[in-house]
Amino acid sequence: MVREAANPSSGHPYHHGNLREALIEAGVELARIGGPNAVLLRAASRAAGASHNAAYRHFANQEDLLAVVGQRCMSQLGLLMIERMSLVITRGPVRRAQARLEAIGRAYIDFARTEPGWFRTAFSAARPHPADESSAERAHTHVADSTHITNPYDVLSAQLDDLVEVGVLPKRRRVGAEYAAWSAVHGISSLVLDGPLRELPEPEIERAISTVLALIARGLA
Amino acid sequence: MVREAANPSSGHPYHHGNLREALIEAGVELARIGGPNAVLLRAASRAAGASHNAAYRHFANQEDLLAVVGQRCMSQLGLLMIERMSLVITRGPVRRAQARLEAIGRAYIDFARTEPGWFRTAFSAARPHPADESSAERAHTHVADSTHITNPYDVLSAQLDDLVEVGVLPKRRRVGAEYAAWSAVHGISSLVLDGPLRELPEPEIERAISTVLALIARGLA
DNA sequence: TGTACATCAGTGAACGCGCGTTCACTGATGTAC
DNA sequence: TGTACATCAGTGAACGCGCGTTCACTGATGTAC
Repeated sequence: MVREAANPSSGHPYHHGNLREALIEAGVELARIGGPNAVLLRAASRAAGASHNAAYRHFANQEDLLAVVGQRCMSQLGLLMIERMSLVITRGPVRRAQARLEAIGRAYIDFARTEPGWFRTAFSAARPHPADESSAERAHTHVADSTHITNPYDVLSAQLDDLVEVGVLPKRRRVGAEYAAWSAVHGISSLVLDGPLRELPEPEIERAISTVLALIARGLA
Repeated sequence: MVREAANPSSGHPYHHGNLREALIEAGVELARIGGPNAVLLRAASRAAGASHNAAYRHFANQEDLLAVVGQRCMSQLGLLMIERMSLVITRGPVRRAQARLEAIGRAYIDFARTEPGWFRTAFSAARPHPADESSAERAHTHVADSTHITNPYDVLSAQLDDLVEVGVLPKRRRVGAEYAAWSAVHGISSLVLDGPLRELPEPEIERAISTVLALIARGLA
């Protein structure tokens, strides 16, 4: 899919090669710094080195770009959750499953705090899943599939299944457990970021986080 | 403080009388419909029937107005919590205290769902408490104190104290209990509004809400 | 009680900005023959 | 292997919009005398 420049002598070729992906990546960077309000067609085009209306070849409008960028941000969150979870090597299946759930929760909160722009953008898109077509498109080329979307929900869900399997979470409580766990973790993240907890000194914030994670653990067991 | 028009014959007098309050109220209405991004100086001035830069007599800039409007939105939330709580007349101090906590939680979630613009605005202000001075100012006039700010945190806090008093919530768990309860309720609200739960059918959303409230009750007891 | 004057809440015009979006156009690509 | 042509990804200029903010100004108010 990546086309080579036909005229490599000039600064850049007339055809970008993969402008859609470049626009998305520029949008992700804009989101990182300025949140959803910063994901603008003109700004993204500028950053991608294209004229501002070339973007209309790839996105219907600004909202469309934002939706895809938001999806990528969500995926970033999912990736961090997976990474942190897989770092947990606690011995014993029960304790490991518990530790992994906590690691997932902490990853979520850390993501919100270290990447507030991404976090806000992930939860800002008016419409959620316009299904990034280029993902399927790329699947049968040999390009690394950088557009695969990792869904945080799936990561949490799998871990809760694990908790049932090792006998920590009673089967009858499995239904809806995602909502409860996710809500608590999402809530503390938002409140620390944009709510009244923002002003608290760091140790107190840390204590609030621990309290919430303990509530989840106790509530599920 | 409310000045009478010196020239009541013309449509409106040169001096508005209470433009600051009118601008805030216009801002609150804009927030209700369009969220924080809709709270604009020009739009608020227009709605208040004043020229767009009269606003600069009362607010340093747009962010300043938004901060005050956000505070009012937060207060609306607090008021609904109080109202719903006081409607609970369950018999028996223990069961009543529990029912009231749940009523507060449901009020919070209902507020987010029925007034999403206000909810988002309440949690959007970059700076939180620029202390609406007019509140103190009005205290010694005989005007109804419409500018008093009801803090949701205080409402929740008082109810948790009540739970300790009746013996439901162990004293050692009282510290930080606000964070846990608030996070869970705020989280489910946000997720239903802007997150992946938005797409769920109503009965499933209702079940998710119940699950979260049950988690809180179980986690605190 | 009357008057000069400081104060300040308003006005209207203007500037500059950056955006989304549309238009007519052009350069490069790939394919049918 | 060469060539005409359809396709389509890009370009640059332009339009219209609404915003925040500043400027010089004016009308009303209240107070010192």
